[in-house]
Amino acid sequence: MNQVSDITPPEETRRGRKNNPEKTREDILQAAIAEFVHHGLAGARVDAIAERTRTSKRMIYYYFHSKEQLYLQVLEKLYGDIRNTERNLHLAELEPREAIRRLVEFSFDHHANNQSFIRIVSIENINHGQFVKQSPTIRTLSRHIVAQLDEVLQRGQAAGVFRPHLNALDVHMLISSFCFYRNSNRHTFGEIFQIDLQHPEVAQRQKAMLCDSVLRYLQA
Amino acid sequence: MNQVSDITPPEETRRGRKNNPEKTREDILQAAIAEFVHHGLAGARVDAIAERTRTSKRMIYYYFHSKEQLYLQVLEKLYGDIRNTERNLHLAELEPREAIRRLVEFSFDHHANNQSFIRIVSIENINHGQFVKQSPTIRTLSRHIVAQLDEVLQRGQAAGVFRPHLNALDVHMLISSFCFYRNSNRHTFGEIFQIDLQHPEVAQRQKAMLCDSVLRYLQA
DNA sequence: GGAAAAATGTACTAGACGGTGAGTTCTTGT
DNA sequence: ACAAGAACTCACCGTCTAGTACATTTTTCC
Repeated sequence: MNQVSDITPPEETRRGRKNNPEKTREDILQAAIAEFVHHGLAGARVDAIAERTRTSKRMIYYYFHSKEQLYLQVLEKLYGDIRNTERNLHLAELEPREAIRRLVEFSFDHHANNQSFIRIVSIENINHGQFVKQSPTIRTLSRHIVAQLDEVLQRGQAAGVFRPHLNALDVHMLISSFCFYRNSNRHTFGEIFQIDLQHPEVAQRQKAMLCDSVLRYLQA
Repeated sequence: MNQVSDITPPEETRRGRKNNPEKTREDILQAAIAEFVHHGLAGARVDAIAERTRTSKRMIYYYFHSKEQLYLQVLEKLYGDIRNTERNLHLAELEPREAIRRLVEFSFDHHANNQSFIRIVSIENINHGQFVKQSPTIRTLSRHIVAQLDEVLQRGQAAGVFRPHLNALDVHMLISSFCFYRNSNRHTFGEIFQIDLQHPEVAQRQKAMLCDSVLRYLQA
């Protein structure tokens, strides 16, 4: 008998069409992430997204209806991915100062490892945040980490190691802003000051600085 | 006699054409700033820029040759404006800690008051900084403030009020990142955490926090 | 096995958009 | 006064781009 017709290769090289809605949808979404993250909303081209997929432009509209709705899905996906990994921090188990150190280092690395997230958030702000405003999902997703921080701050205050009158959201911003900016603005900053912010030595030095700066600020 | 024909309004309603190259060029540049800052490079429309001017699209190409070259002029203009106002800080005249406080507060307000600059820099980073790389002007313009900061840090170290081994560029980033982020990301941050970062009370509180955080970090 | 529905392919379109050709009016220098 | 060049107007073009009409194939469900 003919081996070839018996042992057909997984799926792809099979003759004729094979419907696979979930995979097609996911394929499009991943292609869209790449395109939007690289070019922004206005700069992204639906045709270019189509070329990044196994399927056609027609399918993009079949599943996502419009360029803008596709963008919204990309936004929600990237926000969701980021916020979910933030759940495994377990700050409550650590001594307050140790918890802060952990949070700062995590934030620093997390931002560095998620450039797509950084870029989509920048893009969204260029867009005046009009799409985050449309997404109730994103809003609820993001509160978690500030709640965790707040718990640590209160614990530290109760233990007398942190100063009173701290605002968790402000401290969150103090940490996030640095972690975000290093990545979001690395092209202009890097070019102007001729420095490679991705270089491990620079990153290590700046991470330590941020830790220090935050801990000293919180110090009673 | 007819009043209308005697007292002709300044220039605009005068009959016939009136050449005014500098004004036309400046008019276009201002319109371009508004459009690019609002919509980004890819999102900006040359026709929309033309509509914002007294003149026509043809004149945009007459003076600026292409959309991208116009964008580059906008970028250089906004960078130039910002960097020039940074020259009047006179940090060298102040006691080190006072100089830092002055620098932080200035940076904070300066960013808040120059949203166009914030946005064009964000846009440029979305663009992978490809236009800053083309502009030697911008590079040289931006070094000044870090040099000033460096002088203050050295003075503080010599006086024993600041800790050793400080990196001026890192400290500059610590300050700038917060000042920048509060504005660049205010749409997403504001929406997600339901806070108005422009509110004077919030701004005042965060400005004080940043001062404190930086000064405590520098403290010997 | 066959009808209905879901998924996909092909080819196309209307309008937007960056850019220009060619001619006219104004200004400057002599 | 007039030539030459700068500044400006008007109408236009080719291409790109989001989105779609319509036909076809695959899957589901009875």
